[in-house]
Amino acid sequence: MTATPKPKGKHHHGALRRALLDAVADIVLEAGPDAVSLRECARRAGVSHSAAAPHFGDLRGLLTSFATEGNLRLAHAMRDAVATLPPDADARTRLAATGHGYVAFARNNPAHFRLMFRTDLVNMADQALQRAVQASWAPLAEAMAAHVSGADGRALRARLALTWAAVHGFCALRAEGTGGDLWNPEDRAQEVANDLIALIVAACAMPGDGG
Amino acid sequence: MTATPKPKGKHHHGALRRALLDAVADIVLEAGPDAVSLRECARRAGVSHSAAAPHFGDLRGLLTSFATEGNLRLAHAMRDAVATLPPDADARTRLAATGHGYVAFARNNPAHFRLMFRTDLVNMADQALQRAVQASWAPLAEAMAAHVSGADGRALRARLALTWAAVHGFCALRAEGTGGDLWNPEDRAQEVANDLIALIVAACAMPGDGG
DNA sequence: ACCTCTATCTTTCCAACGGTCAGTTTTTAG
DNA sequence: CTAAAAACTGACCGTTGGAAAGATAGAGGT
Repeated sequence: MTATPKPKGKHHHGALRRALLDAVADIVLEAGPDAVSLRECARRAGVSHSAAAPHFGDLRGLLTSFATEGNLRLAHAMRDAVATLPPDADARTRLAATGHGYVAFARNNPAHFRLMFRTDLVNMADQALQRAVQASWAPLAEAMAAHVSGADGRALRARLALTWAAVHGFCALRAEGTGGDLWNPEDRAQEVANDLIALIVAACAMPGDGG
Repeated sequence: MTATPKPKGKHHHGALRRALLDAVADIVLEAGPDAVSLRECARRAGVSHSAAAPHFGDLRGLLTSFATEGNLRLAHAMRDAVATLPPDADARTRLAATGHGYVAFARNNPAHFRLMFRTDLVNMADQALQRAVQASWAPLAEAMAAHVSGADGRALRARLALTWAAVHGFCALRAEGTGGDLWNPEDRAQEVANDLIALIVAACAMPGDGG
């Protein structure tokens, strides 16, 4: 019953779990999320293709663990971004920093990002993944609530949706290579990200629902 | 659906091309984009799994044609949405209508939408697809340019990116089932979509870059 | 009428995939 | 030292995409 994934010297490998997760990332970067195969991961880790079963169950389990890791890193990146701010930073600055943390995560972890939202490859019912997803929502929701503390439920919902959708859409379109020259090359993407977040923060501070 | 517009009674089928594309849509709805297989499509169309080759080449070609169709429908949905406006509608209203057209397309063509942006399943180098993608960009770019005619290149770029990313991100998160209760159930999603677009339109009309 | 050419579709084959199972090896617990 | 548990291997099954070769229908020229 005790899963005990202790890093103690195991059979051959000792760190198969991590090796397989790293193989997933490599393959995603090289050939995209759909090219990830149990056999190729095992091949790169130097084990047989059945060796993943004790750790992850099936391929979906492996990718689910990978996605869970991604969500935790995302939450960490956003919290990190606000942690570097001076402690007396206002809510507006914190919200912007959270958005930048999101973008930074997507840029620094493209493989995780591309797999995290692939509900067709991942088991969303997994408990650990659900907890990680919750953890990745929290920073944005908190920063937004602080930024528009006076708003009612509907206005808050609209602003949360705008921020989340815009930041995620930007990262998704960018990660998938769509968008042509709008956010290419890299320095232009950074400029667009800055302006984008600034626009969002300003829009969220507007009074009404815009009607 | 099977109106068979071209009863050019060929070998057996006569409308294999359309039948296979419809099969793709069905499978995407039933089991997601990754469940689409050449063999299952052929099975549903009543032909052997190799019958698709003359029409689409390989699986990627079939999905690419499907994505092309989706982009054309998207462009049509956005142009349709502004066409229903009174001819003297202002730029702000036209931009909002374009956004609503995007959302409406995603809701009415969930299978196409889920596959269109899957660069790992689709051949983005395909000429017909590239033309269709260009066509799907045009309405948004035009409406935005008219709405912020005074802005410089950078400001225009930021607003285009915001609008595109937010609308796409909203549809993507929604299509993948992410987002929890933020845009569920359906009537709440419609409300959020309305507020979202209103916020975007208002944000794009703001003077500076938000600094 | 006939023949030929081309596009369409079928059949057959192959390598690779995920998953399961029985068995083997290593580690851990008692 | 022994027994149980976990990690891992090798073999097998059914399915997949793609290639190759053969079969069939229709179009066009003579």
